[in-house]
Amino acid sequence: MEKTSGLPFQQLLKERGLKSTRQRDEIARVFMESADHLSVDELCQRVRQKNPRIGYATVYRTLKLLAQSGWASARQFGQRTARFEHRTEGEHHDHLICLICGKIVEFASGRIEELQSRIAQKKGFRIFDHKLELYGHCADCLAKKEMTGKEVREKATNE
Amino acid sequence: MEKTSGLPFQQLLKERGLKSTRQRDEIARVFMESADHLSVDELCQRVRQKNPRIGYATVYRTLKLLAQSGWASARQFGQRTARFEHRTEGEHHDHLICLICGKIVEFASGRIEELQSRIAQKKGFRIFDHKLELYGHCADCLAKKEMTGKEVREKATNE
DNA sequence: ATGATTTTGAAATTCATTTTCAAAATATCA
DNA sequence: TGATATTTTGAAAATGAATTTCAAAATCAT
Repeated sequence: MEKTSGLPFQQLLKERGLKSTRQRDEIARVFMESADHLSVDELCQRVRQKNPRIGYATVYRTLKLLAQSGWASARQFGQRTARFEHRTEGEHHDHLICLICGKIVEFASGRIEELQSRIAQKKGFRIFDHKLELYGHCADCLAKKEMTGKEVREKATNE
Repeated sequence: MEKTSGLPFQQLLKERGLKSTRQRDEIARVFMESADHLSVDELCQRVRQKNPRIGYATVYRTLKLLAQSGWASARQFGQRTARFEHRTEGEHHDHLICLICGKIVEFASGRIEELQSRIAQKKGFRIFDHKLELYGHCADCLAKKEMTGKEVREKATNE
């Protein structure tokens, strides 16, 4: 599963006068090949499978670079630790987050975005970005609740 | 400007077996009488105008209580520090945030919420809460940019 | 290769928030 | 009311995510 939007990471570095390094390339590659919504921890672990000596700081730094250059964007999802997702130019998606199992499902709605820009216009704002997050219980967890007949402990994600 | 939704704070404390104290009551009162979207710092400063010996920890603790009992809710707005807003039962509003001056404007859209629940249903989720944040530049800042003719430094809020 | 410049990793730092703990305040009950 | 058990407070310490520091290592242009 490969995403090819915009120019390659190495080229981007050159344009900014930054150096292409083993760790930068590796981190960027692993990030782009991973599923969406990784935490820094998760990304760091994956990267260390190839090169165990890569430090947290470098992962943070590279993620910041990726974010600045439009390849990644950081999200909070109600937790303290950030998660990073892939960004494809022009395209925007929002999220459904399950408060029980932590599952994150993406969706996109042109109609909602339309209403958003109408509201922004009415209030005199020019919008550059938005976040829409719906928090609740996913189908699987609802089914499990049904089976046990009792409430499952919420926010299992947060411990 | 007084908001009276739900039961009074003191009664709520009693129900939970918590004690009613000078500082708790004072913090809750000042919070409810303040404008929306205060940071903990701001609330603490206000509270200390009356009682300078109140500690940060107590403000945090009371704010958490208020949040748990439905009087307040915490928001992030893309910054590291949380802001707290009043919550009125059943009613939900969302936010426009100016990336230049930090202004926060509230809005509500039944039509967006309708579309949200339709999406949630399609994905099998049961939604309990949502966040919709529109980030951009407000009318005032757009006007200023126009006047100077050049881009104002962005994210002045974040330093 | 040389040398200027950038990047790295480990450890230290920051900063918001939470926790700890002894002293103070509050509620309960005799 | 007073004694006592319990909770709360505030200051300082702890936590935890993210950032910065800095000397050593890597990169790149020549």
